[in-house]
Amino acid sequence: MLIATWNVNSIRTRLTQIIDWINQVHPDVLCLQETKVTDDSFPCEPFSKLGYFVEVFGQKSYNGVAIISKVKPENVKKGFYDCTDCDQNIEIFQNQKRLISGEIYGIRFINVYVPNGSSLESDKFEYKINWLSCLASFLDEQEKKGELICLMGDFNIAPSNLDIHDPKKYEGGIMASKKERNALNNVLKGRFIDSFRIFEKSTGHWSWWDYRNNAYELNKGWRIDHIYISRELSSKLKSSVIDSLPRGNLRPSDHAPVMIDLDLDDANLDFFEDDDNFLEI
DNA sequence: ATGGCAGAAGCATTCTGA
Repeated sequence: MLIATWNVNSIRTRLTQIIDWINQVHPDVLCLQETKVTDDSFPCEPFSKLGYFVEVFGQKSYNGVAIISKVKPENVKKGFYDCTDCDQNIEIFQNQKRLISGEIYGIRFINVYVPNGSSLESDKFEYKINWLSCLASFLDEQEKKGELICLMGDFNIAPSNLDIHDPKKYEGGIMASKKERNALNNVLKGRFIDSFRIFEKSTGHWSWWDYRNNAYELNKGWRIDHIYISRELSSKLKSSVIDSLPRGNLRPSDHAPVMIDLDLDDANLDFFEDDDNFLEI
């Protein structure tokens, strides 16, 4: 089962590229970030025509997340909820649409667009750290429910210096600071694995290249888009790849799709024997 | 130190991103 995440930087501008990519790859679940449209303006039809369900949580111009799935996600939730132990005021985070989750194949897929943070001195940086703190307590609650989790999206953090093309230049700065890495580790708490690092231990693998300075052609990138899975799912993980080719498209997103192949056994798929859970095409 | 490139809003230019 193919599970993918892609920051598309505007669903409307990238629509034909996304449809082309789906027709080539046929992902089972595709999580999108930076859709940049309100829910009533999201172009659902091109996806439903291909047999996909669409769940959206968007806003005008900025942010916005969506789940595209071959089977209908259950118990879809938008934004943070049940964060009882969170020391943050959750209300602050509700107007930026950065998180949507739903249950598919017995797994809760949590699609996140983590704030960029701008620079370490910025108010936006504090917002980023606080948002990650809230995400940590959100996951604590999910863990209490005993849910299997796939936490994926644009994290705007390079987990280690292996994930930066020029660590000497960028270490300690935005997306590569100790504060951000500590905040990310506090989210993961050792309960998730970075699916990409199960198979690939070396540097030189990027999911984002700046639009500026010919970064893609020079392969000067960062690995900031991630798929984290519950430890209990690690034995199901068959592969993990970054498809950098769409970054070479005309008018591309600055991010590439990241995907994994999960081999789910019959126990996980029992739910889908109920015909009501399939889309009529 | 700064800009560079791209998208949205909206019509000149600003805001945001990473």
